Amino acid sequence: MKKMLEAKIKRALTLAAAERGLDLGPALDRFVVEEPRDPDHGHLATNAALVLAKAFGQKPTELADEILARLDNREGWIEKMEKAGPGFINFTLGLDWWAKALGDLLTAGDDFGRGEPKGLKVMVEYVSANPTGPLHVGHGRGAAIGDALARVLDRAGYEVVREYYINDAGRQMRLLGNSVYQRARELAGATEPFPDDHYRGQYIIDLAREALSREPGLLSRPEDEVVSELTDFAHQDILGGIKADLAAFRVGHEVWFSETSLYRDGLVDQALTFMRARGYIYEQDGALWFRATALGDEKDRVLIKSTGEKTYFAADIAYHWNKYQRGFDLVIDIWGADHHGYIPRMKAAVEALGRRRDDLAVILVQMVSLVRDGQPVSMSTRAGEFVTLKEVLDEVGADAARFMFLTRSPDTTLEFDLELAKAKTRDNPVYYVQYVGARIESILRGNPALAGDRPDLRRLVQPEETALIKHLTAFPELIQSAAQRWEPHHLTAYLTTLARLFHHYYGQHRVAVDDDPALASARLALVRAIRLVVRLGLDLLGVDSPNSM
RNA sequence: GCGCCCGUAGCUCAGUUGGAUAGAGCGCCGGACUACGAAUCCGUAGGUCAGAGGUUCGAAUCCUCUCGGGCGCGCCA
Repeated sequence: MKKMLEAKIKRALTLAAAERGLDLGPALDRFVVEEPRDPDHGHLATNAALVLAKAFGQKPTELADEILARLDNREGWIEKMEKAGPGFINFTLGLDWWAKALGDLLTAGDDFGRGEPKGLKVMVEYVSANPTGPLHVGHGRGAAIGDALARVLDRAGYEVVREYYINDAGRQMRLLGNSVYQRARELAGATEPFPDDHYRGQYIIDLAREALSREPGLLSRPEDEVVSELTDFAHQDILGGIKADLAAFRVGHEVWFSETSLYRDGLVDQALTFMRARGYIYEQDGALWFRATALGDEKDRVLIKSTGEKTYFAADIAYHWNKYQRGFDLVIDIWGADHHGYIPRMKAAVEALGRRRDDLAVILVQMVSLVRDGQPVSMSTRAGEFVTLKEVLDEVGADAARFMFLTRSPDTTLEFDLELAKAKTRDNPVYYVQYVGARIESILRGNPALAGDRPDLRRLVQPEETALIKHLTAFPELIQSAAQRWEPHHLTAYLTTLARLFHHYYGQHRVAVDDDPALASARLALVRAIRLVVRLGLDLLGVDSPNSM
């Protein structure tokens, strides 16, 4: 909606500039169209006069008249234009405009808000938790953000692949197997202390118990052999649990990428060879180093230890090398905030691989703290214990959890209130938004005869109706903006506002007015549009939009 | 010590590609169902945008410094 206005204003600006022999150039992109605070003064405003003033070195107020004179209004879409404030022009849009906007929305239907294909391939890699333990709430937040971002990007017109990187190689896997082995020995009566650096969670003991029950004589076989088997057993069991948790959370990955496969397929060596050819590799102290300082990192990084073992970082470089080889124009990684120190070296690596550093975007997700009725919930009662994602899902459900995780910017720590997430009141934004859908469905069920008409949308003259249409028609812009900024959380704010506008409208006006079928018909069309956008919006968040609650 | 994130109403937070008088919800108080779902709505009150400088026509937004909170700084993964 703003685009059309912008185009018209840019024409007027260009005209004014041309008569002065000026090229506005980039200045043309400076002006913004926005919503005035006070709706009485118009529906949209622009600072076009300010832009002109800057270009011409004149006072904004003197130029507002000039712009107004150059705007053509032959189609009658503007009801009123007036100068306001320091160089602003307010536009009040007429009924024709709103009726057409709403009509277009209803015509588009399920395709409303779908962006033109951009011809760009984007990978979103998220969760990627080590298969050494169950997912916890922090992973849940990353999962919700990554999944919603992927949905938004897809809707905005990007080609999206969602991927999970399984860290199934190296020391931690051996530690996992050893942890289970040690617990099995304890269960069999051994008394030596459990090593500090091993995984201590209850799930390790459960795994040990299960392994012993399957094969009581397990510990009589050679240790190496048993640890290796237990590693595999634990890994598969835990990974299966992670997949089950994500499925319950309605989070899906098209690709599960194994770190081990990088070694098996020789990708680590390939990537290192490539970097060596570009001069970013050297040897020192018996180790192989990446000259990361040449590309902005604070220190050089080891790729192959003096023991001959490759580092996690080396594998990660190979993984990203592989991502780009698969043709992705942009790779978005979603990490926990405690990994922020890893960004400079990863960006450096991307450059060393011959890509621009902006071809990798990293979204850091800050911590989640759980509270219940405002009181903190202990996250680590004992070493190795934490609140798992599954526990949260079992208590509050996937809808509430997803929505709550997406109410805040990833940049800020999130306080997740379990009681609030379960509350069936206005306090809980999930129910508040879902209730809109249920209420409208109820109205539609009660008035099937009027719902199918082709109504005269110009009958929607109430300010509450205009406000709703305005908000509804901003949906496509919101999707584009959320996709470009990689910030899906704006959807929750948008939907909450939409819900507030609807509930307010509902309190002020009867939709199915008894004595005016034409008006009732128009209003039913409006609430159908609201229903549609609520469903589309919640779908982008991965949240259900039930017809009754 | 160095780096990243955060600091906005009593509480939880929107708002950062610089734009008009900084917005919601909760909480407090008072109202509204013999009309479409009261899981809702309506009405008041609440602010030196942590602080101080700077950039400019204009700053919550950009820059510098200070204070406070969180998280990092391995030949770990």
